[in-house]
Amino acid sequence: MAFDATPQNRISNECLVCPVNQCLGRSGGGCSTRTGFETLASRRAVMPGSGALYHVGDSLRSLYSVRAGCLKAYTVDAEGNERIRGFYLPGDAIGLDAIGEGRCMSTVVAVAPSQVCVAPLDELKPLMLRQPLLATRMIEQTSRELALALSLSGDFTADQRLAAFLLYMRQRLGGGALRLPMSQRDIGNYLRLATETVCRTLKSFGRKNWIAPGERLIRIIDEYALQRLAAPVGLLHDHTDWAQAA
Amino acid sequence: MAFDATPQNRISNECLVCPVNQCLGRSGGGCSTRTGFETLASRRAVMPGSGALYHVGDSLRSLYSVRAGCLKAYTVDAEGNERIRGFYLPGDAIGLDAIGEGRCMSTVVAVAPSQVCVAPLDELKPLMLRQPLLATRMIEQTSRELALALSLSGDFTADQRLAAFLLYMRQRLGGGALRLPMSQRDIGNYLRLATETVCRTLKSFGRKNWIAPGERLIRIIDEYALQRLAAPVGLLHDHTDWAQAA
DNA sequence: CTGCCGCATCGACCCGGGTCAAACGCACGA
DNA sequence: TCGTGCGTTTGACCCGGGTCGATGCGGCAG
Repeated sequence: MAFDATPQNRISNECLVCPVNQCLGRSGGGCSTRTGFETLASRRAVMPGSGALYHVGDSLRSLYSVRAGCLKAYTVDAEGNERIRGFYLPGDAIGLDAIGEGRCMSTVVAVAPSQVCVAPLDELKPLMLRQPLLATRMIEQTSRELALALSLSGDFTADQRLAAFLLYMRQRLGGGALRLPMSQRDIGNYLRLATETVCRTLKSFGRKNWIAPGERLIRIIDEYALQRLAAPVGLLHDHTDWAQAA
Repeated sequence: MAFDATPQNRISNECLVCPVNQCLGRSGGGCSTRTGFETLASRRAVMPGSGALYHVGDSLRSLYSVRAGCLKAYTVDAEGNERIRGFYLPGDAIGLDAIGEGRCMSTVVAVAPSQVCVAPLDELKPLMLRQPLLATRMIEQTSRELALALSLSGDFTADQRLAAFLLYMRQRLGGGALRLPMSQRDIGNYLRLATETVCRTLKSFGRKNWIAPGERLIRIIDEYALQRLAAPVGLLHDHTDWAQAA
């Protein structure tokens, strides 16, 4: 189970729970490199089909940081329907939305072979008190996640949602061709579209020559057309670093 | 411009930027009571129709905490359509979703006569470094806002959305009869429903004898029916305090 | 009082996208 | 090699709720 560093399955150099590592730049060696965080963050592999990182309703024990792969957070309503609340990509922190309530708001499983760093709250909390930078980064992450959720919560057409999603994934995953880690079913569930609609819309994009679709491997041809369509969603912005501005 | 402390227009005892005040319990006197925060948080009145607290795209200068009234955050798309991203009620912090980007993600105006505390970032940031509790509370607030946005981002029917909204507003505003601070137009915009649909649905609730609707003054009769309807949205949870669990 | 304006209300119509059913393609294990 | 199963694709149908237009209803200024 080795991970190569291709754009489609890269190992993130950014790790919320390894802020020192982050600040020092890419050491490449992982979380525990003479920073004093050795006991804090341990590595863990998560596979699709194997168990969940945590379940909805669990009391929050740890925060996680994605280093490779892709995970999804979902809830199950009374009728048994799954509802995907978000995807986590390399660099994302997992569990932030649980901090307000103290309980996990969703179940998190991998949709692709993934690696995460685990930061037990028992150790994270006292560390936060000594390391204000960590707290700042956590607020930033939560804030970004909030902005993302707010953007996608609008009532946009299937076209707009999907265009915004493709551009977002491309920005996050980088590289030329876009290999989506999750199924169209999951995409539709996340974007509140039927699987059929996702499929039809992708086909329609292809017919307009905006993308060249394989099933999960998508090459974006006319990025500008997608951007024009997705503009109302307002998902993409430049990154500024709040902590460094301080 | 005096504020009475009725449930419909109460002054919140909780203030994000006055954490010491919050921890000591209700001192009632406002933000600046011998806590060392006198210079940090100043009070400010905001009225509907008068200017905005901040505009979308502004660089973030201050965080705000609502003490009374109601404000809304909105963006305007290319076609000039307003899109309400959230309401802020007493106890809420304003500006958290801007921290990730460093720029305001929305324009914020009052929809009812309101009072806010203003916490300039210049003073808030260094304070965060000395006051870890403040950082923790900010994460909690952001996290709660995130959970709210995620809950409402599902694809629910008009019935479900409105029921969840009524119950949420009632929980937040407290008291017996519910006086909604915002117009039905704003509610519809926020919930992604046409104004007509909001109106029709409220009427339908009234016909089923679940609520007794005046235009903005609503008495909830059959709370259980609403809860049953709104259950899938999963908006209401008990509050646990992450900081105190540490 | 009267006109105006913004909000709420009501009815008629229509469309985007959900639902259902069926077929297809591919990966994987026996 | 053949199933078996999951994900994708396609077509036909339908409905919740958006849209449009008109009317009602205070609140406020002149």
